[in-house]
Amino acid sequence: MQQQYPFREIEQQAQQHWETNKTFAAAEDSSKPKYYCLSMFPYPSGRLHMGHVRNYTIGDVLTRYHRMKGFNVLQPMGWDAFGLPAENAAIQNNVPPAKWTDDNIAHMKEQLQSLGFAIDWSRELATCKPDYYKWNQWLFLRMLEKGIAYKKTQTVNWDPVDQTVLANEQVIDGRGWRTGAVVEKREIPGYYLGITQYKEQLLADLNKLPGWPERVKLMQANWIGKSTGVRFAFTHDIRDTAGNLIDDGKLWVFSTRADTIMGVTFCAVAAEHPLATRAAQNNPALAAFIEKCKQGSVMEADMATMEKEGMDTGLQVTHPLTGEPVPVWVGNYVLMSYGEGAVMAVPAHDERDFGFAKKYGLPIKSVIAPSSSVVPAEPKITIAGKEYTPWHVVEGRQWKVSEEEWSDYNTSDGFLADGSGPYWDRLKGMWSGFAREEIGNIFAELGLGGTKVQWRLRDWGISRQRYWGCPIPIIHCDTCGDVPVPDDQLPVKLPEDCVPDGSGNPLHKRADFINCTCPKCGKPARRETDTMDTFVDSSWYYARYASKFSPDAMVDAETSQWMPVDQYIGGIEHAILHLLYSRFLSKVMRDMGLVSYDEPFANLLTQGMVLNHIFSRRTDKGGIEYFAPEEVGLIHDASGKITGARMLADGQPVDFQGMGTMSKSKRNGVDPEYIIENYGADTARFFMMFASPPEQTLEWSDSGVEGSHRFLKRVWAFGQELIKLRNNMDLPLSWSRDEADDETVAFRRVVHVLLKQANFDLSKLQFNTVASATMKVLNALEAFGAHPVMYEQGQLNALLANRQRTFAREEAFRILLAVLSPISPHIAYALWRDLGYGDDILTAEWPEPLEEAMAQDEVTLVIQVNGKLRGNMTVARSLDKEALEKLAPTQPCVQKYLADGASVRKIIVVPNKLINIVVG
RNA sequence: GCCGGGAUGGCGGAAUUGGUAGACGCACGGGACUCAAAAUCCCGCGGUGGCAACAUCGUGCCGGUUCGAUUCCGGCUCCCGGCACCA
Repeated sequence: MQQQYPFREIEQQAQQHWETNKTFAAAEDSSKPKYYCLSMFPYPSGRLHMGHVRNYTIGDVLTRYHRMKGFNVLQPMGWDAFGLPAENAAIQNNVPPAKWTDDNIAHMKEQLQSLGFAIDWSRELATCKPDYYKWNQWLFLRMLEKGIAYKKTQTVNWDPVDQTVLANEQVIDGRGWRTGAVVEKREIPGYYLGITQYKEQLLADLNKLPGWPERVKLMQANWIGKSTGVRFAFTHDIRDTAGNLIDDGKLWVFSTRADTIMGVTFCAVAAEHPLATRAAQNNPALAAFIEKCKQGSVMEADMATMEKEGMDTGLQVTHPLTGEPVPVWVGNYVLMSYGEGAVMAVPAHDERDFGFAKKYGLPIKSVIAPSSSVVPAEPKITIAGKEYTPWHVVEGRQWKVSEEEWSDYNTSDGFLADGSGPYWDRLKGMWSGFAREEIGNIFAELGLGGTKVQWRLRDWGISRQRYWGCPIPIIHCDTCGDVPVPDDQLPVKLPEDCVPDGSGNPLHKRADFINCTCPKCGKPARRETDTMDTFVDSSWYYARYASKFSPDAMVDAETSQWMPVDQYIGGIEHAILHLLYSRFLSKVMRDMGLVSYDEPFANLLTQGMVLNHIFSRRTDKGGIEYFAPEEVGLIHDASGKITGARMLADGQPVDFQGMGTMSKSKRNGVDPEYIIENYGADTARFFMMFASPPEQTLEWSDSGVEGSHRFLKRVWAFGQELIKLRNNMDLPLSWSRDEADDETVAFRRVVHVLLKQANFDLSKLQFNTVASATMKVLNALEAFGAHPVMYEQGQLNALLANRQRTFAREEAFRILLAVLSPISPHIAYALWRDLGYGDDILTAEWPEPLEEAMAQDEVTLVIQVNGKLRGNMTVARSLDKEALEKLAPTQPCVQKYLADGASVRKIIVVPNKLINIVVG
């Protein structure tokens, strides 16, 4: 009868043992090196999803692995508990966000515990609790004192029907999600954090993060966006109605492509620009257009992809280098809040300007010649004291270029080929890069601007017109203005019994919250009702875990013992915002003397998304109806290829839409609880690690889960078999090569080589091949164990060989359990205990491969002829390169190719790998 | 639109970073066991040609570097993540 795999009992027992022994409580043991392993804390949405399971399994594998490697490990868990979904749930179910959030936390904590994660729950925190968010408020006040936090206007999405601010997520195709009204941009006051004050450090310190993925560092660097360009002014004589020059007669612009300045054919200004306002005063059509520009969301993606529109103001400015008049247009793609609120437009050398010019029939003037078309010439020229080889433009239309090479439009650097004005002599024929520098010099000389470093990064607006967040600790007094809440009145507690109804912030209706007295003058005053962006909460929680949750300090001395985080794990979707804000607040806290590290996360792993099949059908009304994968049966052809799908209930076909991220709306989510119930946590964890490398997307597969389960069943059965054998045989105490037969030596080599590879893969965080290594060990064990050497009475050698076989099998199984234990800890715990290897596998030492077991005196080399595989040969490992070069051409598989009088031209030897013979 | 990433059999993926393409698993096909089914076990499994040995093509597409390219370089296509108020 087949041995059952009682995963429910196994998992319960193991979890019981860990709880009773407080196995996961982080110790203050300073004799071991520390390892702080942190996974991004979850938003308590109600139920765990597979993304969580993946994230926390990765963290747990690293936690358990490092414990066994002898580290003092901290793995905490908490809740990113403020945010919009709680308010949406409140609107839907009429439950206060606080209650909804608390219930969700309770349930999700149970789910996490059922997965057997080695979490130190004594450090659990939730950002919606006053003892946590008090320190958000405290830090905000300190930043206010230092001028890092300040107030200014911000642009928000405004729903004109609901009279409320909308999150970007609540804007769908430019309309409010509940009202369907066209969204408008509106300016309202709000608090900002001056992240731009730290831009240089945030950029430079990326170099201090060798343990971060390159792609994340690149994205952050591009987000901060340091670029050099020229800021300069077009001059004009445009006056307001009172007769004063607007902006002192200067239209300022910034460009990273100042080398194209000779090709400017118009300027575009934002709808709110003073010149646009002036022009609209006696131009109703323009006024209407400016009004229209205010429609739409503030999202950058929307701004960048929307139809570019513009209108001529009728005004003209003067080109500062050529003296020619340049028309001024209003463009809906120019933003008042970015740069100068105005841009120079060069249709010939900028894609966006080109499209705009084509649309409105504006002139296109090519001034940059492609690099391939121009020949270099003497003499050298000097720019800013440095000598350069210039590239002179010759022949033809002033430059040597064929008609094919020349086009109306090219955006690459080249040579200045056309221009005019008093400065043209200094620029003519110059390479774009030098020209940008020289044009900066010219503007500096003219007093009209000059070279300027520009950053893309903007300050961080943290005011949210929402209820379920951390209150901003400010009091508005009619006499004293905006007054910070004194420290001894912190925390400003959020009332927890509000139920939002979708129409604005419910705090506005809470007189008990709003009404207060001014800390300065004592007169009646009003409390600020805006709350903080939830990114503030999540930008420092890692430091709070690492402290002892002192009621008197944001972080305490223990923080420095654990920080920085050794390994941070979370979704790639956080690559920019969350990680950048965390880095920023770390530096702010450092400068306040609260912490001593420059960077909070030493190593970062960004895990990929979890995907599943999407099935749908068009409804009669033209909509799309989604079906859960369990409601659908797949249709295969003879080769196993999926050719279609039909719904199990009615047998009718459904559309198979391929793979997509698990989501409620697509109905393709898989409930971790269901998997744990039916297959066990170990199976869920094993599949998660096995199916895909951590950084890549993971495709869910029911049969893949069953395959993982099947493997664990085999492990369990093998363990039971081993236990049974134990009862009839004394264990050999040590390995003796003299006693072992060749098969055993070969088997042992396979196991140790697999272990070596698994250890290497663990160091690379490539857990899928570690999981597969455990499978390979079991395969080898099963193949090896099936045919033991026959023991015949009186044959001592056979008896000894059998003892070595048993030793090798036990050794291999111990290695298997140890390597499996971080991934599927419960089954490893149970078998380790039952086989008498120790009390808890977590306290065992991590296995290392033995060189002596892997040693081999022969090696099989691949033979290639002209780079193509033609055969192989097994030779003594000691053979040197010269011997191999002599031996290889004599092999039959090579001789074949030398038959037609061809000769050996070259031999390439890759030690212990291959020999390539070049024949010609 | 901009920034970043990805693409390898029917499918998920592997290939120790320029050296045997397809490890391991899934699916599928064949067989054993069974009255039968499930479970389990064994065998096969990139395409084409061939009884076979073997030959040949093959890592999204086009081109390049190299004795040798999934890996490096140039140019594309499609998919995914982010774009500052989802978290």
